[in-house]
Amino acid sequence: MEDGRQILSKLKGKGHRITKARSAIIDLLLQDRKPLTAPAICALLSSRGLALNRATVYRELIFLRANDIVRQVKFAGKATHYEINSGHHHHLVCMKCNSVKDVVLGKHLEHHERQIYEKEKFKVVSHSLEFYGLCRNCYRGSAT
Amino acid sequence: MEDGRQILSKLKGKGHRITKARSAIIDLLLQDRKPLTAPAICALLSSRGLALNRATVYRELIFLRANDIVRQVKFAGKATHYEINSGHHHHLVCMKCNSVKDVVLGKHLEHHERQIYEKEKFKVVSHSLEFYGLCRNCYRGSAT
DNA sequence: GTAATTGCAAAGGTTTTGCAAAATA
DNA sequence: TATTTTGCAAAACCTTTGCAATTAC
Repeated sequence: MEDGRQILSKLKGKGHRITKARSAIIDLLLQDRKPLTAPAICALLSSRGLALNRATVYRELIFLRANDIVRQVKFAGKATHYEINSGHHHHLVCMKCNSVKDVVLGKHLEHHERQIYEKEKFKVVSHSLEFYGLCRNCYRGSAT
Repeated sequence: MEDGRQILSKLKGKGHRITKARSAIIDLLLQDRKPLTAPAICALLSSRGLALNRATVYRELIFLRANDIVRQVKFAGKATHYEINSGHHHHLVCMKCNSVKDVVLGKHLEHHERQIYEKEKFKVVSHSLEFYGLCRNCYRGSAT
């Protein structure tokens, strides 16, 4: 699930409509490839000439989440972030400049998830892992 | 940093005052040992006869965070949770009953953190890891 | 034409802020 | 007494909801 057209045809296949708002939000999330908040999505689209109502954006995000196109990420800030739901990964969040970079780790956590079930009888469905620290630029800046 | 008195004397040592609100919030977080939201803290304290203003609770949580007594946890819900900042651990969040249980994993993540610095030059300071799934009770309930 | 989607306005919930009053040391 | 802390009220945000108008199919 990488290309915008693929996503749209998947939705169409399920009987959903292709609207301007829908494809614009998907395109934006595919383009930037970084988690965005709903207010940020409104602002970005607006600056590109497509002024969507907040309610529309929120409803669309709920819709895309229900269809497994998008997933939520909770960072330190107050608003919830959303990103395209492709390839399992984690995040490197810079505490200084707030940039977010994806990182892919091995399968080590699956081992923990088995362990958790054996020890606690808690059945893990998913997990979220965020690393907070200083990105390449900010770390170099503060060290020098 | 386990006992309420220890925390209070640490604060006192740094020149901070011991107030009713401050010690009540610390006691509550130490007692329940599970992450609470600010509104929940207000409600719980209020039901125990200590009605604090919301603003006071929020300001106190900022203060306790600045002093490393408390840390934020972001879960799926809308409000931010807070917990006593003791012993590094992670969370098992039940998607059905919303219960939260602490879990302590090994040092495996430190290995990843080193790797992240070597590969990305991103200097990790902390991380947050939450597992979502079904707790012992809810899993048994749905399986039967 | 029918049903899904949108905009608007209003409301709900969380969190922050200014300022005067109260409490701590 | 000198600061810090608190309460109150108001506001700032983020997010959701109802309803009528619009749009996609």
